[in-house]
Amino acid sequence: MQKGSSFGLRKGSWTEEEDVLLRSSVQRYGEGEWHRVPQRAGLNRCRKSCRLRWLNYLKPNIKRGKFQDDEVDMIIKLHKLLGNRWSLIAGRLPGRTANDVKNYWNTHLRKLMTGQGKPENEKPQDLVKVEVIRPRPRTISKNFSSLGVEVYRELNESREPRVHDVPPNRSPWIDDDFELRSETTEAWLDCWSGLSFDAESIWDRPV
DNA sequence: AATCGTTCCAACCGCCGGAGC
DNA sequence: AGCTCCGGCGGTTGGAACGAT
Repeated sequence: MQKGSSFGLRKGSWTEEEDVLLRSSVQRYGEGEWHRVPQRAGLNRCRKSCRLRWLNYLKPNIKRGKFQDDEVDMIIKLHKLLGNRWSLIAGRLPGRTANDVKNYWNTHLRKLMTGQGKPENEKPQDLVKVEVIRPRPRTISKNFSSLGVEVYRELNESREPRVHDVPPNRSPWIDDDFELRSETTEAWLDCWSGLSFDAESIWDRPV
């Protein structure tokens, strides 16, 4: 997928040589400071391109190849719950990237789940209507820990639990980023009860 | 073997929120 | 308050690979 370059920066497919340079740079300096990476690595690429290449392809432990049945099941269930929050879904699939999940959904599951090509009476009826609130924080705020407890306390004092109810002392990821509301509590509970993994374990995502 | 249509997926793009000034 | 920079996200693109005819 070779494309032209703008302002002298290379675009398109990465070469093996570029991969080696990027990998060694990240191994030496660590992840982050992506604006410095092109210079450090001696790459004629923009910071975004470097970051994407690392996260989607070069990062260790990335799982490649066909999605297993349990992974597909997880994607379907989590998509039902989260919508197109690919990074969150990928966070529950070890070794899979958000790009992988998104691509898999778009090529394999979207038509399936939206019932395209099926008779009306065979279209899925059990999709939970989820309101995904945007925008959402992507970094953890400094005063997060107290905020999370406050939110939890507030929610527990209300009569109607919401999807983003959060137990205290859970990970910032779920506290800060899990901004969803389902139509009803029942829909939310149905969603979790249908999952094939221990729903409680989702709170233990490493930060 | 050649052509055409479809699928796959790596990479780009535009946008957003947070942080710092 | 407003601006800029940065990291990060989801949507989209388009070339490669594959299958059907």
